[in-house]
Amino acid sequence: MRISELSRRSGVPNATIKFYLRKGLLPPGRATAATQAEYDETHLRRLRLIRALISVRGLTVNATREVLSAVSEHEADVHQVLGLALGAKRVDQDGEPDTQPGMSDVDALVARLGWQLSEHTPARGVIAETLETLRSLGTDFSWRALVPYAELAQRTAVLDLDQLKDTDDALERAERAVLLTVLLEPALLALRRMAQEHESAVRHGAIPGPSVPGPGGG
Amino acid sequence: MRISELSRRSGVPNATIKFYLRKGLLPPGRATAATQAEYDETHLRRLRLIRALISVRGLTVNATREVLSAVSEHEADVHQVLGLALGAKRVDQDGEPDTQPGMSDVDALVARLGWQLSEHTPARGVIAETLETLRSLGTDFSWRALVPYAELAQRTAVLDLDQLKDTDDALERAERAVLLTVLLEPALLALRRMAQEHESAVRHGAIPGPSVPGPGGG
DNA sequence: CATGACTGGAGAGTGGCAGTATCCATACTA
DNA sequence: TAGTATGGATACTGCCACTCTCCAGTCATG
Repeated sequence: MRISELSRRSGVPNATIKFYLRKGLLPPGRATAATQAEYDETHLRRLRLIRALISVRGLTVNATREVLSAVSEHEADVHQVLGLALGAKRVDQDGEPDTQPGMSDVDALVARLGWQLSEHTPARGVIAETLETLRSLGTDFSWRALVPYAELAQRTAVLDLDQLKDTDDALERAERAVLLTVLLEPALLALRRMAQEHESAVRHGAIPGPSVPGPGGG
Repeated sequence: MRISELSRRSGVPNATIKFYLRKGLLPPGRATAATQAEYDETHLRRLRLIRALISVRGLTVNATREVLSAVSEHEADVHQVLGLALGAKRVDQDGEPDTQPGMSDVDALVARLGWQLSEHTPARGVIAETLETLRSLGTDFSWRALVPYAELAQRTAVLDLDQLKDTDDALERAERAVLLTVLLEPALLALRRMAQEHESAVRHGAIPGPSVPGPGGG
């Protein structure tokens, strides 16, 4: 398949495909001549994934490339892929991330939860920054308030990994991990907002209904 | 307080404050003359909130304005504020949102959960879009798979609303709702990623540890 | 009243980024 | 051999979050 067919089948304009090739989002096709290359189904699938990450999730091109290169390089180690820089957070160039204010709170939180994480997971910085911002805004929100949220996040992670169980192929598994981790993020936040609206209405007395389904937690 | 002091106390450049005033993010000060206005502590607090929403959460200026105007207009009705267009999703101009593909799945999901929501909550569209994207990518992910996620989201919402219980002042309450809803979003996603990494390591056999804390769910 | 610093407001300019358009030498295709 | 398509490079567009510049009006001081 050449670039025009790739464009036709994906709905992505020719020029945009070239742009993604240039940016390293899409691996180059198998060159058959100086100005000719052959693309296959994996390119098509990759291209659709790129569009989803960029337009649905709203990732930047750079963040998308990092995610995808992680998928390609660590196909087998899904648990390595999952902790990646998926938030498109800007980095504070060459500064020790450990010196970031609020990071000790994150360490305390992680220790309390008993989580074993790689030291340089960018997610740590995100949490530190959030806590610091909340503090600067004058709230009394501390890392302890995050503990119950973290336990719910852990159950969410259990659901996530359960979704991966029935996939054997390494590449497919890694791609599915990305889909479930990254693409589901806006949906999960939307679910939270809807649940807030419902729960708020319930507490307001307007609507009868159980506050929390299932056992425990409440 | 005049604009320079506002700038000094918030750390936001003079020109940027003017920009926010022009864009309607920051309400104008009390005019004392044709070229003179007086700002107070609420402006300072609002300004810090704006910076947090834009730089920490990554909202666009327009999305931030919508959130803030909602806070101002519905100070008392927190449950109205919570369901808002916080995701900075682009809208498909003048199209009936009900005609969006996948929306019937969202209706089924909401019905299954027993949630009572306003009809035009933008969160519905986000979920529909996500489901549609996952379908177009060839996964077998249906709305039923979202049910357990939604139940966890509901517990998260319970935590969120609990955080608001001890606040009486309407404006403070609405602002706190925004903080917890919007500003916490990146942190919650980060918690999920960290939990995924931990859970994946546990399942991989590398680390001993309980899969899920607390009762139920597992 | 004169002078200079400051103010609010408006328009233009900047830099970054995603995507698009144009060229060009080359390569298939009729 | 003429016409179309390709890959690659470069330049351009449009959007957006600022940021700069200018201006008349205002205030503080002498």
